[in-house]
Amino acid sequence: MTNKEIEKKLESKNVKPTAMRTLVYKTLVDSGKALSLADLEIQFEKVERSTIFRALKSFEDNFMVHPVDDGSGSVKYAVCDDDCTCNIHDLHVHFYCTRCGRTRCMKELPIPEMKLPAGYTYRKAQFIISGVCPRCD
Amino acid sequence: MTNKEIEKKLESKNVKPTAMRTLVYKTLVDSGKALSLADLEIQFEKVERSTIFRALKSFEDNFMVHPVDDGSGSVKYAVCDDDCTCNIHDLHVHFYCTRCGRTRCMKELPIPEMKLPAGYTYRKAQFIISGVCPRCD
DNA sequence: TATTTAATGCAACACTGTTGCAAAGTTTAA
DNA sequence: TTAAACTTTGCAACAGTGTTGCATTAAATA
Repeated sequence: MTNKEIEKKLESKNVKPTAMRTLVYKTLVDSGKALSLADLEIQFEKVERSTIFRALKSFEDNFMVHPVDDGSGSVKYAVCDDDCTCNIHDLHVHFYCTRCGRTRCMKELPIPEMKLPAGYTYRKAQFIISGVCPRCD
Repeated sequence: MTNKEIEKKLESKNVKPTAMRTLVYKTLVDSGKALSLADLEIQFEKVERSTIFRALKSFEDNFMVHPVDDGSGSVKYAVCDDDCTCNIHDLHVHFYCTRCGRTRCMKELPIPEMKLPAGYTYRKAQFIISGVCPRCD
């Protein structure tokens, strides 16, 4: 994805495309997997944790990324599809590889809707499957 | 559950029933919900974090409790059923109430088995549904 | 260009999870 | 029953994560 495309994407989501935001978002897209704040920090050594943190938050607030808590100890962020509104119907299973620590969106596996007992309201869901991924097996 | 029963339970799982362990396990059982290390610390002000931590670990290692990462920032522990081996077939959905922060085992909702793409190995899974529980609605 | 607004970097902080080590307690074996 | 061996507990410290207030810099607007 080119920088121009990234910038357009950010603008279309009402996020001003600053240099840092463009860079962070591009990194997420190009990596093809979910990245944590720490992962990103390592890639941009000169950039402040808080700056990356706030970039991620602005993406999250504007439905550009979704947080994935895969149990690794730090939340990872995965880019949303274009039409994602991060609600129940957009949710998919995430796979966490316990060998390499990579987290992948399993877009082909939507989270099944569950019939909750009376009185419970469904707002969001996380479905993480852990195991070993093909490249580690 | 009486102390005697707790002690027997611990022994049957090869965990020596010290005073602390009995207390911690009893608290988990009596609460009827999943508790975090911090939750337990509050209840036993005089007891060291690390002691409770290690008690929980020994329960976990011996399949007496299962950890639930509900996204609240701290892992909670829920007591297992007698016959639980904490493998895929014992897993159930957990419900996290975003109002009161309570986490409940939904034993009536087993985690559906998902057909993973070729090459992926299924080891364990977490399925957390967040929303509002009946007492908060 | 001057002024207002937004983004960044810095520093600090609370909290969670975790460990090494010493003290206290318990078990075992002589 | 006493000493030796082992286990559990408390204490202190630490790293990592997430988060915020504030000053500085950069960008947008009038």
